[in-house]
Amino acid sequence: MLEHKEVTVPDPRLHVDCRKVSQVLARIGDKWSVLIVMLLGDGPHRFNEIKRMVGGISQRMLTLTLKGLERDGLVTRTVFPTIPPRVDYELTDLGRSLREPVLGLGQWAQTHMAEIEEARVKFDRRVERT
Amino acid sequence: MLEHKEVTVPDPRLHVDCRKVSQVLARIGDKWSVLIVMLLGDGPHRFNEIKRMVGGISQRMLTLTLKGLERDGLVTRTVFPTIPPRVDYELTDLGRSLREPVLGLGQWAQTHMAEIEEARVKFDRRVERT
DNA sequence: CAGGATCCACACGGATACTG
DNA sequence: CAGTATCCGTGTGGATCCTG
Repeated sequence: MLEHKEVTVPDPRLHVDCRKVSQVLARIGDKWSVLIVMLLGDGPHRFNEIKRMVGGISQRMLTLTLKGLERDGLVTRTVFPTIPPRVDYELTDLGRSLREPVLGLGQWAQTHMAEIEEARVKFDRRVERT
Repeated sequence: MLEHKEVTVPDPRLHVDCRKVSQVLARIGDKWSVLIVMLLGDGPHRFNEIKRMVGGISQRMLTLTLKGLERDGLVTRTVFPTIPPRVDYELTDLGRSLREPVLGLGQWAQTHMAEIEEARVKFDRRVERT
């Protein structure tokens, strides 16, 4: 994983925080996890429901992502032994608690994404002139 | 227990937020970006300084990551035309503004990562019995 | 309906060698 | 010192077909 050499040790607390952030990003930083967690915020949903809500996700990735979230204790999976089968996915308390910091990121994105796009265009133009 | 709240069409604003979150994660959700942003929080640093601070990053990835951060307007790159060359990387205001929501994630990680690990172990044991 | 199984493309990222 | 260039393994994720 991330081994940190203790050369020029900055603020130790900051150091710890960095590693924690990296860890959590390694779990939820993939393409779909956070999106699904946010979409499940309003209550339980079925497999194909989520698939439609997300839009653009393959059922393979939805399966894998949901399994990962369940494994990490962020989501519960409830099977109704009916025909046809029905499976509900719902946030756990842990999963719900994640929504807040993620919304913080969302706020930031909402506010600053335009600046990023602008910086990008400028940068690309500058490089292009070379 | 599972009384089904009517299948609510998700709040459009929330939907927007989800997209925004996905967008921002697509930019900073990689392996190194956030780590570097956090480490640059205490002021400008040179290339190899950052390399040492991060620990375990190849110079290739450091170059690419810094270039990406610069492109997105999160970091400035200042070249001193000396011999040997010296290049300083520093957070922009935009980059600094990102630290807060990221720290929120860090707080969450600090608090809940143990639960995740625990859920993981339990899940793996349960699957193993199959 | 809710997946499992397969195949495959490509982006991500590590290792190494070289340069102004 | 601060990169570039190149090679290459791996993981991530899409597409497709199959099943209880």
